[in-house]
Amino acid sequence: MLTIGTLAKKTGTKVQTIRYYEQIGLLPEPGRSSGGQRRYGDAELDRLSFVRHARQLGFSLEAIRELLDLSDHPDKSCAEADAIARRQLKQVEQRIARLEALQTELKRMVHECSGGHTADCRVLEVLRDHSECLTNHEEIGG
Amino acid sequence: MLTIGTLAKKTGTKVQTIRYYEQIGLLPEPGRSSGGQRRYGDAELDRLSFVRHARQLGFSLEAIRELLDLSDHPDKSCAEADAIARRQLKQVEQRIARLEALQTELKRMVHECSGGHTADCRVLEVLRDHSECLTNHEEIGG
DNA sequence: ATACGACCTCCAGCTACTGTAGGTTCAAGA
DNA sequence: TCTTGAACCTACAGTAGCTGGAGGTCGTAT
Repeated sequence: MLTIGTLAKKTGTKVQTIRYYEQIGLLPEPGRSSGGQRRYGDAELDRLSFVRHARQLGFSLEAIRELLDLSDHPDKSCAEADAIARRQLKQVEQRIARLEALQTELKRMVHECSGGHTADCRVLEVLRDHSECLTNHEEIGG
Repeated sequence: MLTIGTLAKKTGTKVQTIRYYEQIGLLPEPGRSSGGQRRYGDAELDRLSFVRHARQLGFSLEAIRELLDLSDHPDKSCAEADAIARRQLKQVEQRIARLEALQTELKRMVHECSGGHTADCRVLEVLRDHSECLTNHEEIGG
């Protein structure tokens, strides 16, 4: 039986995060000690490891919820899990493309900056005038 | 004099977002009509365009605050603006690197999935067992 | 005069946690 | 057995950067 702190260490998760996952129903309510402290077994360790690993791969908690559900039903078709992973891959590819456009623009800004006063700083100039940009970077975020 | 709705359209910003920027002090409090509605001039249009453009390039609101301040003081050294842009570039490059690692892993997962039952789904299997991964993807997010 | 869209303020909610306050439990050492 | 101190508990607030809704007012065209 593991305490929450031990589980946290084993999975590289913060204690609060584990309680948060329980709260939103991603992890089941564990057993308790006589004094009311959470006690975990191996099943919970595996489940939390799964969650953490999926998070590291960028899956949203909602996606992870679906993946866990699939994982709990070995007879279901694999297609759904596959679709979720493909969706995630697509998102990652889109983000890479977007970030690469930003990278290009930022590099250009930085390289053109000659180091004088802000009055004629290229960085600020480009920010002031979008038409100086080569790429379309409409969507926000990144 | 522009209404907030017109300003929103011209800059591709939502009305609420403009009010939010005002609230956090990124945009100055504008003049008002006799009835209390916000009225904007060209200075505000320029400032909001600057903010939006910087957001599109992924700068945080805090970074934008600094950039605006620099932009407001033409005699200051350009070096600071340059440093902020370089910092941003570095962040973007790190994110790209991280996403590319995720991309590799996700591709592998998806390509190995043969389409049977979840019991032997490669996607789920890899998520269950981190040791199957080629890359280190410790940090969360993406 | 009235209708209707655009505006106003205030507040709640989103993702995925993280941190804090104030109190309790557990396990080891004296 | 008692004490100490770390680890635990609940509950709630805060983070970034918005977004949406409720309930009410303003502006302008007809």
